[in-house]
Amino acid sequence: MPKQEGRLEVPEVVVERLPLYVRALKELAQRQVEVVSSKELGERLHTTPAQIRKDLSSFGRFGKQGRGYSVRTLLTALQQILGLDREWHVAVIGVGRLGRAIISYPGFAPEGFKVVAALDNDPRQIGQVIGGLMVQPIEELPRLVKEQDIQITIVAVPREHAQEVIDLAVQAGVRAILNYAPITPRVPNGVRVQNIDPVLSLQAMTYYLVSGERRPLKTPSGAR
Amino acid sequence: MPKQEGRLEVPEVVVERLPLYVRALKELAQRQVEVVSSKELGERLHTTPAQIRKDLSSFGRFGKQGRGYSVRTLLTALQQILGLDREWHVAVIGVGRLGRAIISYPGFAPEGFKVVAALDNDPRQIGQVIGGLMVQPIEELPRLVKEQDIQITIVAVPREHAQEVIDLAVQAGVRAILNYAPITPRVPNGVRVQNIDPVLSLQAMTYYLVSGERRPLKTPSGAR
DNA sequence: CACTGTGAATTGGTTCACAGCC
DNA sequence: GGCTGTGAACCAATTCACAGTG
Repeated sequence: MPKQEGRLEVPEVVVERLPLYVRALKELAQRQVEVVSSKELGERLHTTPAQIRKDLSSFGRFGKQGRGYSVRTLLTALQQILGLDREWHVAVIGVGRLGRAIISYPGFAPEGFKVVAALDNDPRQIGQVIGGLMVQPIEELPRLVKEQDIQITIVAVPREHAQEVIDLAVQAGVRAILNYAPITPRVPNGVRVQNIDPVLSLQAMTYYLVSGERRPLKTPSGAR
Repeated sequence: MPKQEGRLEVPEVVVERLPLYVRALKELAQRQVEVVSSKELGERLHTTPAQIRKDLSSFGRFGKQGRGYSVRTLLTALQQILGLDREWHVAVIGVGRLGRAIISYPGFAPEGFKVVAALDNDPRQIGQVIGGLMVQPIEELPRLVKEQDIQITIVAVPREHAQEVIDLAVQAGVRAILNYAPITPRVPNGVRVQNIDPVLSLQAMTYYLVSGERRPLKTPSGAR
């Protein structure tokens, strides 16, 4: 049985590593470094040179033999591949402490992620201004998505409301969701979800803490 | 060459899934569900029954043929395996907006993660009380780790300071670090790191958004 | 009879090793 | 000479399929 249709299916693990490369390359660019080898990049990211070369080879031939990769060229290429050469409009749903921290986080804008809307369902929050945005009722989501050209939603509501909020976002046409609520959301095909749950991360580490009590462990750096 | 020493090396991917099972089981337990099959659990978590059975089989035989798994029994077993049957003491370093949101996050305590210390290097922050904790200067970390029996550190400082703060934590004897700063930290063997960087998560999703413009995609739910 | 637990089969991902090139 | 790009070899993870069992 053939794979699904003719396109160069790049494995998801590879796609998830590309942003890491971008981050490292940006740092190098800022330090005026012009060329980097897969070996050097690998050392920075605690991965192997072969892995990096393999990953990149799924998208093209960016390097120069005997020399390495031009930082600028590779960076530009990866940004284009990842769609980072444009601005993305983001809505944040839920303006509790976490939502507020997200809205005010200065790390999004320089990467092209612009928070253009803040929503909540709590009447006491609605109308407040956070990070220059007036908090809107959740019912406004479909309109905002359309008018503000929102492609990404960040969900920072309590667990009980997360699935319904995600359903609404999907309904409104959003196809990428960054979910901070501790659930495994159900979404239709074609919608991407990334979940961030610090409790899960902690719980995976405690496994090694307790088993490390028995014997020492090596140090695989929990991805990313 | 043998693997490293005689123990039942459980792959890291498996360990990272266990907390997901715990989360789902807790929810079932709360709803008074007594028995669950790998099929049902798989549906909740968007994974296959075989995967769940395989994962669990690395740790023991928890199920009953023809019936499934006792929710309570399996939950207890997994909690013990992950070391969740005790209380873990956590220090939060960095009390900016994110650090404050973390300290006040009500999701940690019920899972046995108790934030017992808050630290910062900004003199204006030191002495303030956040979530019942007085903010201490970073220099106090070694003392606090010892006196408060801290095993885990959450790093929520700006990028520029993250590596040094992590070095200090390691120096102080911490062997598990949850890092929110956008860096790939360098840590010695035996120290676990989990990184949380929403920008990386967003960047992985935009890849699919732009490639999806060309043709529709299936929906693998970005892990967890 | 409906499920688990698990070897075997398969699929997927990583690493090796080297030809080719700058 | 030093590095990339890439098939081939290897290793890891997932899925299959079925024997075993409450």
